[in-house]
Amino acid sequence: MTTIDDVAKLAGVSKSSVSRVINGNFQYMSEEMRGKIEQAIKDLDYRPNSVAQSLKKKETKVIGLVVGDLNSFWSVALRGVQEECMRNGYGLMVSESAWDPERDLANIHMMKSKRVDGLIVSPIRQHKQVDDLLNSLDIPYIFADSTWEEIVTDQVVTNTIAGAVEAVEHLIQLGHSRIATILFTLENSVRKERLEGYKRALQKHGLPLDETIIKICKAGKGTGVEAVIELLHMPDRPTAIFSTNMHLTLDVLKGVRMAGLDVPGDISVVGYDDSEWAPLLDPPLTTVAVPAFQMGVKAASLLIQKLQNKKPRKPKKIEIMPKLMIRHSATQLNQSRKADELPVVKLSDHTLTKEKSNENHQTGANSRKA
Amino acid sequence: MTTIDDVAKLAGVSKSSVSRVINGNFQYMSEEMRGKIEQAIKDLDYRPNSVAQSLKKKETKVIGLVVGDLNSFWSVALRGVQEECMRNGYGLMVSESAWDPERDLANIHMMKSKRVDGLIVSPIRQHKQVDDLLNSLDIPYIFADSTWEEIVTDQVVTNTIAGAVEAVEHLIQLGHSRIATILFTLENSVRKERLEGYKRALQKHGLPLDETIIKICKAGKGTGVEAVIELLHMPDRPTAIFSTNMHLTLDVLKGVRMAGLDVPGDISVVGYDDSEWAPLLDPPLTTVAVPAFQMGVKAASLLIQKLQNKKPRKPKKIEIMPKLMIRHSATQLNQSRKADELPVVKLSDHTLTKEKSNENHQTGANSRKA
DNA sequence: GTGAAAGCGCTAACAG
DNA sequence: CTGTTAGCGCTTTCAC
Repeated sequence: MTTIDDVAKLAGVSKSSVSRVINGNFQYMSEEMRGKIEQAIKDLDYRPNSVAQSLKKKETKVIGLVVGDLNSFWSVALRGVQEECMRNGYGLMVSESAWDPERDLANIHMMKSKRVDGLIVSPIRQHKQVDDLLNSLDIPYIFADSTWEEIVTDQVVTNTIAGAVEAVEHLIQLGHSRIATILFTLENSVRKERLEGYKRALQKHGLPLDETIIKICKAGKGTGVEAVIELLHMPDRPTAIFSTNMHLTLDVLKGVRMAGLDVPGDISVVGYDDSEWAPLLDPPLTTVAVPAFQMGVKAASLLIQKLQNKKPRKPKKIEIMPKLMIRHSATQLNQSRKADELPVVKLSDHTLTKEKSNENHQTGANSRKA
Repeated sequence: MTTIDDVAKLAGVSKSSVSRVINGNFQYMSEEMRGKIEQAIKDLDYRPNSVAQSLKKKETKVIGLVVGDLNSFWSVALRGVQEECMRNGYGLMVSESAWDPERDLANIHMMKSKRVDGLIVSPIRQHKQVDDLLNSLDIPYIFADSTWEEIVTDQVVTNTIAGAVEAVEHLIQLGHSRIATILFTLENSVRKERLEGYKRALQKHGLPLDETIIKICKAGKGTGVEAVIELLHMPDRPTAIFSTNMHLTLDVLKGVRMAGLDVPGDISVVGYDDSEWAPLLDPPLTTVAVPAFQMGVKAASLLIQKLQNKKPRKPKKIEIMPKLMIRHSATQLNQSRKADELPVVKLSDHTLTKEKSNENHQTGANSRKA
């Protein structure tokens, strides 16, 4: 592998001079020498060994990403991180902790030992040891899409409440006033915030809050279907549903169909979370998209900015706004229909099919070249 | 940042000895010295600077992944790669080329300059310069999930044909003999192979090949819906459909519904590609899963094995077998129903809804903590 | 303007 | 068994 000495030899100069042109320090260099060196570099197709550079300069030009769960959200965010890193001449090291704080620790140590210049972390949940380690680190780091208490460093998060408000307001603007919502049990802040957004939107528009049309189900197959069917059997049936995640949304669509009703004809649906498939559903889903890619870009650029400003500023918190993707599952409330009798809910006999599939085989989405 | 000298000083020994314990070379070391050193290391919480180690040892313990398109398939595969790297003490650098061969080149150069020990590459299409660069590289590399001609290095691929055969055979075993298939235009080998598998399965079971029930549609919204409806209007309507990708499968489901028929009651459907949502569809989709995670693991372990065997073996090609996920969209052909008149296809008036949504906003799937 | 020399933190002969 | 020494490939004073 060709080294700086080879270049120096070929060009007939010292390696200091070669180093100067590599690093763009030719303010006081003769045109001639610069030309010779550049030629030699080209001839040898020389590329500096960045390990040696790093050792000397004490910076690696590599950013580390330590994420608790490399799920579909982070997979997309990762692309944003990577793109921004590349744009700025940084490499990206990736590690996943698979929900295990021990592995968070191990990964952070690994990143430190590899001397990454900065760290983007997104642990799955707060953990004292991880916290301590991070604080004892002499490497700049930021949090991304995480929800810890008392974070003392920069972070980028998405404004979940705003996304929920936007979803519900969209329904309100379409003329709906009796809007149900459906959630998984409120075990984490994201879920709570989606409910909070729902409430705020209603309040903002002077709509009453009716606890009977807030359905909270256990996470699991088909629980959403049951909830929807209950909703559809209510005497004063809601005309719209705000479904707070993709899993539930698919249940909602299924439940409505089982009841012999139509989305959006009989009931409008707005979901939360977007995916490649959302536009292909029947009907194409109106849903809140969390801009994962953009979040990744922001996280990387925030960190890089931090790496370049030596003087510490006060921790910054960047909020990414979700975006409502308006497709076809929510429409203007049909006034005439409202006056009429509501369509009758008819339940077929195969009502609540039980699922019993064996999904313990790790594969994953696959949209490749096909 | 604490160095090996600090440890040596604290333990009152030379740094060579410290280096020995770091590297586990204490065959000829007194227990006492070893103890002292290990204590000092613990006291200082010393971790070797792997940049310095790399410079000296000429190996970085980092693997580079250069992928053309970090889509949902690779996102999952990435997790497999990362996991296997971690298990073996390797770090992982990731870069994406976003369909641009120029960026493949740049990324490979970057990886080389960072001195990764080995490379997993998956360029989007064959490209002479990339090929040359790879061959001129003095870094071991393997191909993963790529389909180049004349590859002279190890590779891991999925057996697409076998997956398609399995899907169609499943239908045959359920008693179906008139099985249609639906594909996007045969622009790449993956698509061709899925068709090939379909043909082979029919042939193997002595079933006739009827070109009229092989529907090839342009990629795009709703093209699959039209194709299915044509299929359903045929006098000798097929009793099952092998749909060759997720996009088409959603169209198929929609088309059948629009025709007033039921999956799987009136027609069985087997798809290709699995996703988080496939089990949640209505009905839960029987489909071929490409084990992306497993592929990532295999790729990494193949490469690592290669890194550790210095003596070159002849290039190896590992095939990953797709797995049929049996859920509820394909069932036993109902003999009695077959004897009856086929259910009538009724088309509602909102037949082929035109899509006109604005999907140019990059977001992505999001299944996070909600 | 340019080169010589020191050294980043570590490993690996080679002595002792 | 343990320490001394010579680099790995590069950057960066500091002389010339």
